[in-house]
Formats: sequence, C-alpha cells, structure tokens
Amino acid sequence: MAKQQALTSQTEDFSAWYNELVYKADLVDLGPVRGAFVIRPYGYALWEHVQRELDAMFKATGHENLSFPMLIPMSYFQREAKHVEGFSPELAVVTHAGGVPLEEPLAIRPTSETIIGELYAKWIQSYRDLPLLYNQWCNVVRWELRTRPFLRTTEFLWQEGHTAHADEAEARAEVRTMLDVYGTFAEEFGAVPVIRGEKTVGERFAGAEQTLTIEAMMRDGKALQTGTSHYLGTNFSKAFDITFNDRNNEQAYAHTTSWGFSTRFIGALIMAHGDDAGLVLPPRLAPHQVVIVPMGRSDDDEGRARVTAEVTRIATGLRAAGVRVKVDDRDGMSPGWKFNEWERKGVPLRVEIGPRDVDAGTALVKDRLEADKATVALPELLAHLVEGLEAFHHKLFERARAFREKHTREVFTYDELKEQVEVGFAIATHCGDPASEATIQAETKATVRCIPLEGIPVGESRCVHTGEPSPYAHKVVFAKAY
RNA sequence: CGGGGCGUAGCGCAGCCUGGUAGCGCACAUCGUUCGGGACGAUGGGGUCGGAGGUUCGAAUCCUCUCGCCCCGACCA
Repeated sequence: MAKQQALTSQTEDFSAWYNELVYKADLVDLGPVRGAFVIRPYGYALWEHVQRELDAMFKATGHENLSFPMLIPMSYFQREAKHVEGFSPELAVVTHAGGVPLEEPLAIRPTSETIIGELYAKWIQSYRDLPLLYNQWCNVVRWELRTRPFLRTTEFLWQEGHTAHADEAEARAEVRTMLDVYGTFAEEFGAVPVIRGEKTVGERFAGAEQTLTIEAMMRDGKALQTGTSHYLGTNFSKAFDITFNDRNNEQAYAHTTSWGFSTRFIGALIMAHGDDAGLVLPPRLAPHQVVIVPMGRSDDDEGRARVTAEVTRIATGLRAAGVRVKVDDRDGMSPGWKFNEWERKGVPLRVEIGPRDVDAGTALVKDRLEADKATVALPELLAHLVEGLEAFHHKLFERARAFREKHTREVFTYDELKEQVEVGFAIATHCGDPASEATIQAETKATVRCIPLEGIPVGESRCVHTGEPSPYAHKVVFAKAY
C-alpha cells in the first residue's frame, strides 16, 4: 500500500483543499448533471444527524412537519413581484410531460412560499386557525451559474419552515425564535460560532420585509451564511389571499414567515474546522465519534482473539453509553493507513489496542485535535472517551471562536476596511445606502454580511465609506463571502 | 456568457509535436513475506483513446465539426 497523495494545504490554496477533501473524505461524488452532486453515505450521515437534532428543536418550538409537491405552476411565481424577480433566473422548468407539451409549464421548486401560500389561503379562515406552524424537509433546485459541493449546488437538501400568524409582533417573534434555534444548533451541535444579525435591504430574501441570518467564519477568513429566517409581512398573504376573520369578525391578512437551513451547513463544518490532515468533525454530529483500530499481527490467532474480545467489550460498553463507535477491523490494511484515513475523515477520537495493551490492561487514545496519544487504563477507558467527546466539542468551539476573534477587527477608515476584509471580518459603521454597498463590493469584493443583533453601538460614528450617519443600532460586519 | 485548462483502464497521468494498432503509478485479484503511523515481492485481470466526419496503406497521434467536464470571474441558501 502506497501513500495516497496528500491534500493541498489550506495555506497554499484553500479552495483546492476544500475541493479535494470533499471527495477524499467520501462526502460527495459528481453526478451526471452539472452541479448536481451525489451525497455519499459518510456525508449523508452528517446530514441525518443535522436533521435529527434540528427536527427535535422544531418540534420543541411547536412545529409540525408536512410535505408539499415539488412541481409548482409557473403562474404562482408571477404573483409576488419581488419574488419572481429574485427567482426567475434560477428556475428549472418542466415543459413536457407524458410525451406532450404542458399547457402551463411547471417550475421545480426553488423554495415553496408560493405553493404553500396557495394552500394556506385555503386552510386559514379564522384567527382560531392561527398560528400555522409547519415545516418540510425536502430538496430544491436552483439553476446556479457556478457550483461548489455543499456550498452552492443545483439541487440541495434543506428544511423550509413556513408559518402564518395573526399579527406582526407574533410573526416577528417567530422569525427571531427560529434564528435562535439555528444559532443554538450551529454552536451547540456544530461547534461553529455564529454572528446573529439582520441582512441589509440588498441582501434580503426576495419578497421579505426582513431577513435574519447566522454568519460563520471559515478558516480562510471568509463568511458563510448558514441559516436564514424571514419576516414576509403580508406580501405573500396579499399575493395568495391568505386572509382570516379576526376576533372582531373583520377580515385581515395573515403575517407569514419562512426560515431555512440547508446542506450548505456541511460545507461550514468542513471549512470552519478542517485542517491540512482533513476533516475535523464536531462529536455531536460526527457519523463515528470513536473509531477503534485493533492492532497486532494477522497471523497471531491467539493474540487476535484476545484483542477482538477486548474490542468487542469496549465497543459494546460505548454503544450502551450512547456513543457512535466504529470498529475498523478491515484486513489487508496497515494501521498507519487506517490512522490517516480516519484522520482525513475527521473522527474525533481513536482507540488503538493490540495484544501488548491487553496484557498491560491499557489502550492508546488519540484525539484528532491533539498531537500526542494518551495511555488509558481499560477500566477508565469508557469514562475517558465519553468525557473526551464532551471536551472535544468545547475545544473545537473555542478554537473556532478564537480564530474568528483573531481575524476580526473594528475599522475606522475605508482603507482599513479594504485591508481587513482580505484576512477576515471588518466591523465598521455603515450608512445603509445600497449604492455605497454596491461600490464597496465592486472595489473590495466584500459585502455587509449582517447588522449584528448584538454588537458595537454606532454612537456618534459615521459611515466608513460615505461619512454619512448610520441608521443601524450596531456597526456592521463586512467580509468576503461564499 | 467572458477567460483558462482537460477528455486515453476504477482513479491520477504519459504517449500526440515527428502517424505503424496503447503504456506507467495507484487501486483490484491470487500467493508469499510483513504487521504499534500511509509495507514489499511475484503473478494476473481490466481500455471500441469523449463523439462524428475527413486525410492516409495505416490515426490516440494530422485536419474539420461537435459534445461534455473542471477551474477562475459576473447571480445565489
């Protein structure tokens, strides 16, 4: 067995590092259609854990799941002016079916506000029917010009929540609640620290009154939006006639929201935590939290048997404790090969155990984030691993947070801003003028990622670009973004 | 759509300039030796050279036309 070609290092070419890793860690493969990627079992397992945890959080906040059709009549998109303007360029449309041209072409959903609006109009009659708190896990298609695995793909998996409320305050509270669910999830499960904030007018979802976002920093200093929550006002209610009789028996438009979280988050996990050896996965989402590599000569039947017995005992104990454990007893591969493979795949903890260890009553434990291996007595191994996983999560989160802080700087001049967005986030006062944002983007490639919900007060400071006063409460985050 | 590449074995590539009927590494299979950080040897299987025309006695190689993919830029979760 020879050396597999090493990954391009992050410092040499971050983009190449990412592109190689998604294949070499068995996360994705190319499909036959441009930009439509196959998510392989190791990558899909990550998504399944995302789904399981997020879904539980949705249920805990009162939401129910349902499923809407993937095909949407084209005319639905025309009904909300900004929505059609925003999505038309990336619609994939079915024009033929059953061997004949369709009377009305059908769009493959890029998001479901329109078709859901149509049905909500039917389901909602009275204030007693509200709020409607629904969510669906599904796939959507957006015809993107340039694609990258997980970050921007023609078809992607996500969940989209769609709620309807009797009044604005309740709808806005829902939008904020779901943003917090996303933020909590990203940090508590993904170990990815995020900034919660609001999008500027230009970055808003097509058809929304307000878009909230969570933004994370990748290890190249660029920003990635990993979840969004929108207050849609009565825009879609007016377009789809979602009305109800209120307590005074007067007809009113419902206030709707939508919020989404996609497989893009897997890209965030890769780029926020990965290193030159490969992935580093957060234990709470990792497909395998612990991998056990049995050592010893393959022709040493007696030694093997003792090791296998011990490995089985350890694995059984771990599983009983709720730990996802993988025993790598594949033949014909050297231990070194396996070590490299599991490191590339980002497994948090690895246990090495051979006849010598069994005799000594110990095992070696390797932590993906540490250079040295620890020798652990077998009776303490289970507790060591369980605690190790917990500690790993916090180390990973702290490391990502420290990285973000190191690459974030408050700037006071346009020159400083230009300099800072080359290495990370620039915090600055901005006047909110879309034209100014556009100029800054053209000149620096950086955009306002968000106006943080909590941050540095603007005070008397003036816009770093135009010198005008700022309409925002806080200084904004400028960064290059994926 | 603009700018760069590239299509030859499962993967990565050489061969093309200077035509002579396909090769290397990895992977795969068998056997032996190995076995605690990417093992080694021997043997073996596997390719209508992206597609279509053309030139030629003969085309992976030369000519024309096509199709596709990847990377970099403009749109986006």
